[in-house]
Amino acid sequence: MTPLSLSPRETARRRLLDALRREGPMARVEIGHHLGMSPASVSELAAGLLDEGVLVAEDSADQGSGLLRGRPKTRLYFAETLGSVVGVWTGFNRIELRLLDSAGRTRASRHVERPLRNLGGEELMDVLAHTIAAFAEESGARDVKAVGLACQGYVDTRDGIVAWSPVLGTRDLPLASGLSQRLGKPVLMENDASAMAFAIAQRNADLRSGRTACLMVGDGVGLGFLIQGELYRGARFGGSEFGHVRLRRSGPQCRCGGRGCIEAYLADYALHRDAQLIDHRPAPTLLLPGEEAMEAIVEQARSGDTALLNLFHAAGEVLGDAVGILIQTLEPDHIVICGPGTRAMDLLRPAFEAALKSQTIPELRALATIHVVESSMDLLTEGVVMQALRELDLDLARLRAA
Amino acid sequence: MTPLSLSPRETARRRLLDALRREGPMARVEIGHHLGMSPASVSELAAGLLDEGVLVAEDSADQGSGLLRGRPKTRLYFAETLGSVVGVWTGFNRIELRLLDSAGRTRASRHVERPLRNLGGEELMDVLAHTIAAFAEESGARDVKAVGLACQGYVDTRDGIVAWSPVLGTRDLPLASGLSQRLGKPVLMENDASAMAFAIAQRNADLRSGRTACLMVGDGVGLGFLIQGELYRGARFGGSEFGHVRLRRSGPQCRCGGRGCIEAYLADYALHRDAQLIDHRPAPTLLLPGEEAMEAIVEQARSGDTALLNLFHAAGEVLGDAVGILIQTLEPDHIVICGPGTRAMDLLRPAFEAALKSQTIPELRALATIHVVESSMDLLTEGVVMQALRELDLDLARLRAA
DNA sequence: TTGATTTATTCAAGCTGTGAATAAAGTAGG
DNA sequence: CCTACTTTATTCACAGCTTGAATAAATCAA
Repeated sequence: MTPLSLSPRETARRRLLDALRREGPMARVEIGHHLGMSPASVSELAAGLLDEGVLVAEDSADQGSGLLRGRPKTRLYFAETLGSVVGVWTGFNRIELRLLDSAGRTRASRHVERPLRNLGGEELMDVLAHTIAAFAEESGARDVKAVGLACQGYVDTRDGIVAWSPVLGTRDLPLASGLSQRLGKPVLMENDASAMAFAIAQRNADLRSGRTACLMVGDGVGLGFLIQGELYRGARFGGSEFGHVRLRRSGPQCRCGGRGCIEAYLADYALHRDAQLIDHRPAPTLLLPGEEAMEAIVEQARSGDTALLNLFHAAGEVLGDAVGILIQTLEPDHIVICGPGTRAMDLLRPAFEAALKSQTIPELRALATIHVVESSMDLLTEGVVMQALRELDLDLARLRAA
Repeated sequence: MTPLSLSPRETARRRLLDALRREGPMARVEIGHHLGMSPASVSELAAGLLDEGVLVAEDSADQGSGLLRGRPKTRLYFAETLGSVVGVWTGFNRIELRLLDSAGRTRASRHVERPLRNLGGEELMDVLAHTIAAFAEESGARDVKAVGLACQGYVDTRDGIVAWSPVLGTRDLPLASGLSQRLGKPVLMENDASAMAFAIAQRNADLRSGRTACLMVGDGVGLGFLIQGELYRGARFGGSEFGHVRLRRSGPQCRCGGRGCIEAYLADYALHRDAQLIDHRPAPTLLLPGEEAMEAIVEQARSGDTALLNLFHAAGEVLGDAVGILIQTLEPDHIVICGPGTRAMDLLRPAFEAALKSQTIPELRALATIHVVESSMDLLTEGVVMQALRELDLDLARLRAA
């Protein structure tokens, strides 16, 4: 779906629409300032977009706050008629749904508790298609133009195939085409950490310059890597399942079948499992703990439970090693630690910082500023929709051109 | 030195000169075919370069091998008058020197055995300047336009500062400016693994497409990463000292002061040290073993020495883990293992492949083709000169433009 | 109503790259 | 030796994109 390289026009167009989605309605001059474009260029681009019906000019009414001299600005924004996109995140036993309009504004969202792990490929696609259709229906959205779908695992973003995912029982599942058939709409896929990284960078201009490595800790551990605000694409898959890098030769069991993966220390399921073991309760199945259960563990640790503190210490150390590897390999300008796992950052931090320090020389460590962003999974659905919207923008332009 | 982004013209110019350096003299049509450029563009570009005196047209004499119909080609190539560049690699107790003309052809090369580790910054720069000047002198090169210098460690390519290097006793040494003052010529620096990666990619077109991670194993372990044939640049330093990623919590001692780094298993000094320990000889100082010593160890292992085989087994395992991390993080299209360390690839391979397999899922592993390139350190000096030449090309163009 | 002020558009010009026509420089063959 | 043919190189007009400057537009202030 994504073309190899964009024409200058397409790039400029994309920059303009991206800016509008991030900043809200803007007048042409403002866009020019924002993007460092000449007024002539903005005018030209805007004329095209207005012509195509992508943008509309705002009524020059009540914007009067400030100087009222000179010709008033006419702000541009997305046409309401462009339709909307549903963003979906599939977790272990939970589906997160969100409806956004073409401007990127949330119109509705909800989540569904539903175990997905034991479904076959066809069943899963049926369930997803049904859930998505029902959500669109109940949200009164009759103008859904596409679906953006994010999940853990190795996601081939071009073909919409999930090569492997801890969430799925099946390998090499053509999820996008299957859903697309069922829903009659294009379905665009993304690795979940990549989607999260993109969404976070949309909200922080700093993170859109240079290189940003975004480590998402939650149900698993994923990595989204951005260069100049654009997602780095590897040979085939989008984001990396960085959580399955094996850091300890003989560490705890991981969902992937291996041992000592980063995930096996840091992910919710791992912390929960190990906490249960301490309490001599029977080892739980691989069902993911809910947020309350995780909060309870964190609280217990904060109140001084030594055995639990040791767990977080080990996890923090692994996090430090992981960030150390990222710094040594990618030398990013920014490192973001995000996802539900940041809830315990206070507990992780001492060991995290000690491990990071022992891995990297100060000159190297000084390069990357480390941001801890408390982000829940619903930001993620925003990210995947944003990416989908950009693809639709392109398609629209090409359709007109042809 | 390197500008943030190149103008279209500069890009085209660079592509043309790169192609000529790689492929040798070519006629305009051939260049056009090679680069997918229209004859009109090539003509225009070439006219400029001929005008500036960068290129000259070959005498249309003795090229007659093949069809002789039609207007004969006039091949273009670099003017002899453009001068030459010295490429230098500084190792632990060895300096590798090479003189190349502006076409990238080697005119002279030699190496000097000289311990460098215990010199202070000023002393080191004196020694290097003297060695380089003497080499240029003895090679009869009176037209040296610049020096390219590669070494291990964290090299700030923009400012020519070595933040840390196992080779140097000093931190944050402004090596480029120091040498530049002494020699009266511009000095361009590069991390040694990056230089090697670039040189190898110049010789293999495959490696110039997509993403190529190049792991150099020798005195240490370094990583050069290429995207579409261009060196990936992190926030500050060029290549990464990937060898100092700590893979084992309590592994053998590393030169960096840490334990369990990749280097501490794979680098020549590590293998040599551990081999000595087996033989109950006193642990050697950090002097690097020569090629003969390393060959001897490898031969002894090949003949069935179990203790030595175990060393190579452990090293191979670490190599597999390292490549696994690279695949999981960068998802490259190509992985190159190069440097003197490949001499023992047969011994490393079984453990290497087993470790790699246990780290990565087959879908992921299938993406990256693994190339083992037997390359000695003198290829490296070629790489650093190539990069320096490209910078000079740009400077030349800008000089004329101004 | 006029002038000041800010926003938007238009226009000519520059830079880059291309296809098509044209020129150039030879060989092949009579 | 001349003509036809073939391949290489250049020229030229044009298209795509961006820009600075001039111009037009839309409002408020006086």
